[in-house]
Amino acid sequence: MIAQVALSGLIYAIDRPYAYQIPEGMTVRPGMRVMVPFSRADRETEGMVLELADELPPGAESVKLKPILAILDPEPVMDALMLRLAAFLRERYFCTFYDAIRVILPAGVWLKSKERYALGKLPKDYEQKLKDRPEALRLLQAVSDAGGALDANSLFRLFPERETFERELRYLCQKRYLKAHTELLQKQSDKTEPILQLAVDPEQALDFCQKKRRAAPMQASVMELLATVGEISMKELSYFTGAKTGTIKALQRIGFLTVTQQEVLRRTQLSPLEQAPEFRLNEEQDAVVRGLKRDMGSDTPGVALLYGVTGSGKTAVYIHLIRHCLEQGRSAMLLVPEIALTPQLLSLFSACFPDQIAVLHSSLRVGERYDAYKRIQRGEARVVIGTRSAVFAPIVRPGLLILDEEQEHTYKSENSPRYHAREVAIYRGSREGALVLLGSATPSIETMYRAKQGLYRLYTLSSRFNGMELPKAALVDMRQELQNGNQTAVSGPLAQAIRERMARKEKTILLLNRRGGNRLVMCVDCGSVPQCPRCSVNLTYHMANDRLMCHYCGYAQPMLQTCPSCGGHLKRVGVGTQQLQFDLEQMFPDREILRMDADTISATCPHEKLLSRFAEEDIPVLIGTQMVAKGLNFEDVTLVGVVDADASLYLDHFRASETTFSLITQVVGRSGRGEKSGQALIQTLTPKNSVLRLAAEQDYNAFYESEIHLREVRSFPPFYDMIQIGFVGSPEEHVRRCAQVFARTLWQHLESSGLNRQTADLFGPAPAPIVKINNKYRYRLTLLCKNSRQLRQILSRLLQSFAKWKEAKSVTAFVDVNGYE
DNA sequence: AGCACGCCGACT
DNA sequence: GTCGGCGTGCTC
Repeated sequence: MIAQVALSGLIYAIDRPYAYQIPEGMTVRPGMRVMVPFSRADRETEGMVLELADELPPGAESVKLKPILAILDPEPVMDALMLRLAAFLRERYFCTFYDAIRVILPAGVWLKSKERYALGKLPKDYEQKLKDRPEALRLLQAVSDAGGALDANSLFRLFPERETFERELRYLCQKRYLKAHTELLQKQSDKTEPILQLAVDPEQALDFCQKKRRAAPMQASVMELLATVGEISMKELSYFTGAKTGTIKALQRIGFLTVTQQEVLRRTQLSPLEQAPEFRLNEEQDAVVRGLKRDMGSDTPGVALLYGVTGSGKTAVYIHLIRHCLEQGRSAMLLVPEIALTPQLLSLFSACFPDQIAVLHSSLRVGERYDAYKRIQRGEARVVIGTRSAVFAPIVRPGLLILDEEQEHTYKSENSPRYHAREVAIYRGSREGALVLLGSATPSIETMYRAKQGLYRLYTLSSRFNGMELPKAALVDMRQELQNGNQTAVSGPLAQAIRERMARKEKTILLLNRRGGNRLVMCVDCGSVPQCPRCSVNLTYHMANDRLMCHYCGYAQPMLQTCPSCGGHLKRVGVGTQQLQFDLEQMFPDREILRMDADTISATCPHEKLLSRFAEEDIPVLIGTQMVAKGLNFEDVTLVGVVDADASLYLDHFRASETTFSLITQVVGRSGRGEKSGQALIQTLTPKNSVLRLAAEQDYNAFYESEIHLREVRSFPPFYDMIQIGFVGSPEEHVRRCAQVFARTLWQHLESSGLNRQTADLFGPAPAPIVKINNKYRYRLTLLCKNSRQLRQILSRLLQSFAKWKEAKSVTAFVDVNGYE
């Protein structure tokens, strides 16, 4: 018998099934992982059995098959459907089998490999032979001291100069003085975070600061911070002070602080509502539910779009459909863009479907995730709620796959495999006979187009469930404000409206689609902006720690006092959430202004804490990044402000309008969810812009009509697919050259397969929006063309041969279809 | 001769 | 991606 095996650790160019002989007496089934010898040195490699065959595959008749060495799973970890899904991902997103398998299986099933070194044949005179290699001798000594075998981690703990000893280790293995062996262990699942605690009195700590201010300034500033806060996570500490582990170790050694490992907080403790609310459907909702139930009953249920204005009760429809699905003995899946933003939804669902819910998202601990996975696989949890990767959950007999807010970018993966959860859901739906339901108040242009074409069935909810009117939204002209001499980020009308809410004890949400404080630092004399030394981006000023930081690679340096190129004065420009908070605090000195963005959220202060403070305490204003736009329901919020609507509108991407329209619509919908009606103010420098006007009027249909027209004129999706081929590497000239040659070769292939400039358009090579990240340069080609099987074949072959080009040695290529970057 | 280093190419 | 093979060129 022969097994076709997908191997781990392969590059795309040589990724294909490899045939192995199954030794006598070994029982292997597809979906099991195995160890096999691979390549000239027969190194032990992990693989997944894809299928079994009696005969050698064509083309492999002449080779002598190597045997499978060992079986890693007593039972298959993937069934036939999952293996087929992996093949789909590979074909569709240009990744390797193992990349696909890794995204399908939960982290808990992976095995951790541990390299062990055992003494081999040592000749009598080995000490003489190694007399010029003292490090090698020390390594051998260490291994024999440990009883003849030692694992790599322990070795490197003994010899911290990693590079030297790695080389010596290689040398010893080559000489057969040592034998390397990989050991497989079940992956550990505890995820903890180091927390630093003050181990002395605060006075003692401050005293230490005084004395060491000169000699050890970093230690002093760490102690100063700890003296005030008592304990802090390592992550936060290094953010505020820039301290490295060396400093911490030193302080730990002299007994001034202790480090403990604390478990990272569970993000998704389900706290069900006391009582499951009974959703009585209105006439419109009832008609939609009846239609969708009929669709679910079909053998080929296909895809449906539920287009429902904000507050029209899409959730009620979901709940009725999921209940129906369970009654039919099938399971259901609900995907959401971001789990942290849906605590209310989770409480609701866990009350409606007690003990049936499994939650899957990326910040679950490995063990938790694995447990949820098992509950789903065994059919114990029949309602799965999760983010993007939950689309791979092993649900039993799925009847309904829902993507809520289907237009959200978070459904698209930006790493290989660069899949879109919507596409995967549609694939699974058609294979497993489940209805795919896409829900949104502002559907993506592609989805609405397909619905209008009849490819998806379209269901509409046009009235707000509680009969409330949509909030009134108005644009505020910020040019006028500038002329009036207003330098702050808050316009007169917005300030006035906030003041009115404060007087009425109502609340305000402000959206600012940016992070950080005063964003840029610019020299007033020469106009230059300090840049990251590793990436081609401007450094961002962070007010909280007074440092300049790079958002791409994490580089940080203390704030500069003078311009590095001319010695001139540096000035901070642009507005971020921190600056906005500052401005508002100046404006309303006696009131608290709450800020929610990536910087104020941490393990010790999660989303939920901030949100419940805003809901329960007397805090009149919440400001935040796009997080505040989505899914929050606070009854007494009657005003929403979009501080800088232009920030996302003029991005260099064909989806900029769609994204901005959707964001504004969502945040406007946060206003007036309770008894009182809401208002929204949208600040912009371009009040004539039609996207903003239509967003203010909440007129999706008009926006769709104008946008679909533009898409058609420009051959953008949904009319053509936008396929980007990215090249990353260095030196820059190499990368550009690779892209050029690739483009030329691609055109030849396109033309010889009958595609011409009418049906395919190729642009570039162009530098990516950020040319340099971490000292690697990025160029890309953009192909506008139908994403057909034939096209994918051409691209796949070209990518495989590309890896063999000489000039491509230091360059890697990847393909992204209809991406968001 | 002995070996470090870099490039090539194969991988069932 | 990884490793062995093989050439080059340097040192004892």
